[in-house]
Amino acid sequence: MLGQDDDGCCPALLTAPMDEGQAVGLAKVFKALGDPVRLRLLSMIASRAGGEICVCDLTPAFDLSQPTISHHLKLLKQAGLIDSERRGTWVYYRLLPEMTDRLAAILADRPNAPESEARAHA
Amino acid sequence: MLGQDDDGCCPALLTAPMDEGQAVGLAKVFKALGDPVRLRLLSMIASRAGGEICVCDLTPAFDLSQPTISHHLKLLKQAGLIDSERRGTWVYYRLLPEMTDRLAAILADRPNAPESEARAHA
DNA sequence: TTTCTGTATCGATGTCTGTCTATGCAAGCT
DNA sequence: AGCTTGCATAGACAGACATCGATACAGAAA
Repeated sequence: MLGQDDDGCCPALLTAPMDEGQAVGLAKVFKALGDPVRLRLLSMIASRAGGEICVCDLTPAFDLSQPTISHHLKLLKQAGLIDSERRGTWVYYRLLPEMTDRLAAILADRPNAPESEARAHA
Repeated sequence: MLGQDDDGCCPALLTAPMDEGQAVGLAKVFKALGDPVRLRLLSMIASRAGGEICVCDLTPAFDLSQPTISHHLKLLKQAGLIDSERRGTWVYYRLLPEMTDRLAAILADRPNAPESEARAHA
């Protein structure tokens, strides 16, 4: 979905000029992250112990209507950042770490970057 | 600008619920990345040998007007992703790797992530 | 100074997006 | 069956955004 380069992994963002198609795919994911509400939703989902959280726990955390929250969750899901599963009455959302890992790799892979030690925490 | 946590480095996105202020700041940066044209501009700037590129080399690479390219460059600059310098007639843009490194660290730092080996390339 | 070229800003316009209310659907309960 | 609750979808609307042409500004050259 993001557009693959030769090694079948990730489109190069910072090390080589990106073509239109790759840019469109990658922009979709970043656009999904470009809203404070969706960022907080993703944060609540990812940080939840157990790896998943019920929509019923997400909705009351915001000063927004339930359909609005549902809409944002849909966009995050379409971006490949989260997935959902219905269990009985409730729907649970969980992080898809493959996507965030991929974005991290794309952003860390730049010319002259320290080899495998580009993480700012270190 | 992104909102700092206790260690003075990065807001936690995936390991702890993010507060409103942090989310607003971080969303601004991701929103800047959420457009195919800006992504390609950033890619051309970052991948350029020498670390910088003239606007005069960027503009003709797109099927867009010069003011539109200028506008996108402004947004990338306001997001802290690039910086510019005028030298004579021409203006040169360069990547600010601190910001992309920061985003990479934020996205790589998730619960149960393999220690310092979260890069998808490996 | 005048002119020319490269870049940024301004104002207008069409499209996209975040939000709402109203409604539909799914699942459990009585 | 009917009711109730949790979540998603549909349609509407205001504000934001990408794009354009026109114009202003900066620097070099004549």
